[in-house]
Amino acid sequence: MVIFVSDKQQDSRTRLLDSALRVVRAKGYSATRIDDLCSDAGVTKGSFFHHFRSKDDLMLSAVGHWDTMTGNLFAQAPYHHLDDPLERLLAYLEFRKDLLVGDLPNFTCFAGMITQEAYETRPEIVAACERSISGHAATLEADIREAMSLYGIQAEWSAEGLALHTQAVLQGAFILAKAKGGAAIAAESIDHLVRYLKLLFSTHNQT
Amino acid sequence: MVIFVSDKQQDSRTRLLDSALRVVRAKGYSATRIDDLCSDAGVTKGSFFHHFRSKDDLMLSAVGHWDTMTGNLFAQAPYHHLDDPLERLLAYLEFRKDLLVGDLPNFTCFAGMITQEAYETRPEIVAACERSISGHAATLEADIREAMSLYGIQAEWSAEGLALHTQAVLQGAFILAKAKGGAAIAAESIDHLVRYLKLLFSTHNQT
DNA sequence: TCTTCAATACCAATCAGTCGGTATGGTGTA
DNA sequence: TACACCATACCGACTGATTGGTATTGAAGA
Repeated sequence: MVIFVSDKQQDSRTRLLDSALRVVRAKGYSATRIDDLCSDAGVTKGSFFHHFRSKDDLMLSAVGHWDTMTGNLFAQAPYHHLDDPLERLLAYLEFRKDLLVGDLPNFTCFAGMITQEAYETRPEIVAACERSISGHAATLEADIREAMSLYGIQAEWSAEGLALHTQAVLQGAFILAKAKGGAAIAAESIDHLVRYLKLLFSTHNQT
Repeated sequence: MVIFVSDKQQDSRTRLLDSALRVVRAKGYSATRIDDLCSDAGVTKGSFFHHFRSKDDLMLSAVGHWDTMTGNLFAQAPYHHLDDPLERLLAYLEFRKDLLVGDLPNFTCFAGMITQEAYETRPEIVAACERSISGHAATLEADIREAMSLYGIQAEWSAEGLALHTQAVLQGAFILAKAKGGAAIAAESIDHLVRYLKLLFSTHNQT
């Protein structure tokens, strides 16, 4: 929230999109009411339907909003400066761990949550979530590929697959965190992922 | 579904619980209507409210139902016969891969889905899901502990933490599968997890 | 005056839950 | 055997609240 939400007093449209990220991550897609979004955004229903045709229309835009917000966040993150591509990847995961602060809905993934709920009923929205998740994974893929050639890894797994695996671990970590009611278990899962990557790229273990 | 659903012509109560597992995994918790469950179970609303006080009451029972169904499934699974505890663990994951068949809602985790959606609003139900997930993880913990001592692993990670990590990977794999619209990516994530465990327990890599 | 944005009252559909009543089968008793 | 009595299971029309969406009006800037 504190991270992903734009400045106060944005225009109504942006405030509604910000509210969608907040409220949906707390209550889920179906349970989120249009009135919830309006009151969270401090906006009336008339304004809502001026800017969006329907709830689903807003949600589709909200996925795009999520994508640009997170895109900016990771683009500005510190881990890109490192020289070694493996170090960049590991620093990315440290950065993900640093984001595990505040209440749980603060750091869980909007796209992942919606994918779960909307899978059967809103294919368009799920497709947008897929593009967001895969697009983010793609930003790791380059580093992974570079690390593979730098460390001379000839593997039966692909850079793309490993990048997606990191996202799977993160998504799963969020669920476990919700189940356990705390971020600690999520951090532990990320630690396991870091350990895996280190083992994978240690020169003794080329598979 | 084909796996987790009891025989036809059970009593109405059991049919409603089976329907809950099916319908919720397809449509999500909030989007599941009582009428959906009734028509899926071939039962009337009157019958529903004869057996359950409310929707939430049924859902709480459904988590217990899920727990016993999956408990039986894994108790009867073939991987327990192996002598080596690490082999048992790896065979468990192969078994999980074998379960990735049919439509996506067939093999996703009821408890994990509900945890996502109900986290803020139904603490009791989430607590039941947590017990189910952690209880399942606990069945792996013994094997992990045994493998640690057999392979002489002195680690900074715990058997419990690693067991929970396997569940996190599975949960995340399900989300990615829904995003990508197929089970393949989930299998790939499980492969990465298997590779991690092998590296972790290979005697060259004691951390 | 025309367009953009927003406020409020309102509508129709949906949905969780209620309620009065029925069907069936078991048990005790004469 | 026959009858009264009761409990469990079930039925489905109905209700009141919720909710997505609409219609109407107003206000401010260009």
